[in-house]
Amino acid sequence: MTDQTLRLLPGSDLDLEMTLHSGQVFHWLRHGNGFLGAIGDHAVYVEQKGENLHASAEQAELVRHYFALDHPMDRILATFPRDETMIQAVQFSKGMRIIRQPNWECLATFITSALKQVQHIRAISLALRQRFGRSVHHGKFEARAYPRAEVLAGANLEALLECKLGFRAKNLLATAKIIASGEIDLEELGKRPTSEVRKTLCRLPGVGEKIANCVLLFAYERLDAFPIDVWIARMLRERYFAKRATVRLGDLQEFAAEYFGPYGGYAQQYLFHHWRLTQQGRRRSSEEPASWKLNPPMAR
DNA sequence: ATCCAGGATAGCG
DNA sequence: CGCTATCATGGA
Repeated sequence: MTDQTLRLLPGSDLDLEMTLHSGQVFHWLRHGNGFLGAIGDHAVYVEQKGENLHASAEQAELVRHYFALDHPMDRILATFPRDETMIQAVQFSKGMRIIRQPNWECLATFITSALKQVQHIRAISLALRQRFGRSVHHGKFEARAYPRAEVLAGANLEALLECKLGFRAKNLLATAKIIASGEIDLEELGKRPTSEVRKTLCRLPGVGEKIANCVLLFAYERLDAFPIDVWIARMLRERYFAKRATVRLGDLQEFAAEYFGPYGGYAQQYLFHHWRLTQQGRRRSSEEPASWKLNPPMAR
């Protein structure tokens, strides 16, 4: 297996570690100086050295596509509003990209994300992959693919509960059955307009507005989709609705859709990353948030 | 021990 | 429509 250097596009940049730990994907493992994981059914090792991203030669296009190295970051950042909160988030999250995830594993993973901390989502993803996913290889590297819908549809509830899914288990199982049956074709769905995709996704058990928007943003590349989770809601209320006493979720959605522009999803991801790391450190009594930034905690 | 986590949903007025 | 209780699990 040969090692190829992928040069980043001029004027753009990538922070691999930050991107992998920003709450989009939850399965990459530190390996040597890089990361080992699966992109769909491919075992992939990636390593960043300065401006360059290293990956196997025959996986160059796969890696380039997954990490969206073609996204025009300068143009995207130029569309963001110029308020203080946004500027700070962009500075803090410089180099982060919205990854292009496979449909099913994105949908399934975010169903398991409901009311869970990032580390727990990670533990669940790894447990599901270990128990139900097939082993994939590339050269000396081995990884676990995300289990296909057909496999999870055939799993029993108890086995899923052993993977610590809690009340999410029945939702994942029910949705897996619908996808496996072909009643909803995730690939075909991607050709439909955003509002229709969102509406269809929300019909699935365990999928509401927030998770549907995550799938739109992280899998269907609708870069305007703006998921509002507890962190984003808190941030919006504090920074953009400080005067108002009562702010409904609908108010936040309406505001975000027009204020953050055509790449609102990107803005959201930068805001989420910045807010989560800084506020999490602030609420913690003992340790300093600076160490989190350099070495975010990862479940084994 | 108590509270919270990249929520969804049924049940209520 | 808007509000609330509830759903498992683990970490802080």
